[in-house]
Amino acid sequence: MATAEPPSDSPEAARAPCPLNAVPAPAVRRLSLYLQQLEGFLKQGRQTISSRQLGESLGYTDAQVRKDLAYFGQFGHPGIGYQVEALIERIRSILGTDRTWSAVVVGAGHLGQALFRYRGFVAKGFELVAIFDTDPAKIGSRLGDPPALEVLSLDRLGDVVRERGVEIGIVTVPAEHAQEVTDLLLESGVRGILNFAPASLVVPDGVPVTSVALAVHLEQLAFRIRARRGEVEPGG
Amino acid sequence: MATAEPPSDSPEAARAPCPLNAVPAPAVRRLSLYLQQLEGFLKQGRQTISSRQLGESLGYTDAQVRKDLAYFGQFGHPGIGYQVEALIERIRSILGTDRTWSAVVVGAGHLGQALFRYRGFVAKGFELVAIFDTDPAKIGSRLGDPPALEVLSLDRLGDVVRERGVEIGIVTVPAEHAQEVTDLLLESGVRGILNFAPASLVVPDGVPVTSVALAVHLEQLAFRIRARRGEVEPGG
DNA sequence: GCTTGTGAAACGTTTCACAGCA
DNA sequence: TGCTGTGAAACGTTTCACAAGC
Repeated sequence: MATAEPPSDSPEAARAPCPLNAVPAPAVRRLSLYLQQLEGFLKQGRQTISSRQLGESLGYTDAQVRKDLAYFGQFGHPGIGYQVEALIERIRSILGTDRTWSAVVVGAGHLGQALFRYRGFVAKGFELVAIFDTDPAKIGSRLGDPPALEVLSLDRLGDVVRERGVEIGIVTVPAEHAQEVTDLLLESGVRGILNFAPASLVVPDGVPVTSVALAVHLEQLAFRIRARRGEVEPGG
Repeated sequence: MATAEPPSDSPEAARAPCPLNAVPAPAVRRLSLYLQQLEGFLKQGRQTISSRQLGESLGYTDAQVRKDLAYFGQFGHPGIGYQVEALIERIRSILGTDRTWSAVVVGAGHLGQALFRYRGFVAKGFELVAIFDTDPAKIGSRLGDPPALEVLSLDRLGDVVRERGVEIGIVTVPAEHAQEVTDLLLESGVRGILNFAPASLVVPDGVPVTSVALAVHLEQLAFRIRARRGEVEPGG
């Protein structure tokens, strides 16, 4: 098992504060949310922002914000706060979205098509370069009014992934096919999986997988609504 | 602020193990995943399952599974494990999805339409009863081939929520309108929000909100792919 | 043999509190 | 005064380890 090890000769950085692997996952998740908020603040014309203001806008403490950012270096100014624009660039560079990532969608059902046609990804650094299906009725049909990209046969997945350097695969097939599609994506050279199927995927050790089970989110809501009302679960 | 308090006269249950509020959020999230796996095991004809087997299928330890379930009572059998069908029913009853919850979708863009037409929610106990938009070009158009439900004007939101007892609102509008739509949903009587807009929502204390920012998930993947490669973040 | 349920230990994350700086 | 960055304390979650039961 090859363990990732950071290069010891960082070219221009004297202070690499800590290896990416040592950063807690919750902190990385919040980093994305900070970025989202900062982009909003920038639109409003804000030039600087304090950890307290940024935290409050998301329901976190100021200390939380500072700790999270400190994992990656120190780019705040005591007495002033953080420069909004510079912090945005720094977070993008930390997340790796200062360049464009290519992704493919497998499964041209309603959800797959909706994701494929969603405009918001490009601004965030993601380009959905192709959508695949196995249904002959869908293959060849064109999606999206101006771009008119064609639904491709799954047979062509490997070619597209290699030719376009695709690193992310988005799975929007029914649960019973999610595993085989995942295997195919990883064989084709994809490095990480975003899974919308209500299924748990088995992947080689260390391969990043994120599952977005929509029903799970609704169940969490239902539970919390009931909990708030004080509805206690009695023994059945 | 009214704090939820459990009724002291649980009708047929002598042992209500612990108030719902005291259960850690991560445990509740896993409960949904256990349910998902158990439904799969049931389809395969499994009658009983051990905490180890259930945990392994999701990448958790056996102790984790037992601890999570123990928050809600004891329904396993030493030496045997858990009865799959009974455990499914128990988890549904804990999550509250042993009955149907009504939800509405606000925002009839690609994502909103895709969610609205997604068949999988009904089996999980959720019925999407209406979809709303403010765009006159969309209002009145019919979605879905057999059911042909109409996109309604947002003006009618309050009526529908009251008439159909809707408890969950799903927000799929652009970020700049997410807050006003949320306010409107809560005024109409909705109890919890599932938010797909890339924005942080402000709601009264205690109102359950779950945000599913798709770009955030992609950013997490990008970070983890880079971290795995050992690409360290140098000082900019 | 196998399994559950659970107190206690280990671990990780968040919050506190304050030195240092503008 | 206001703010950052950070060690230390507080808190919450996960894992361990084992008694009890099938």
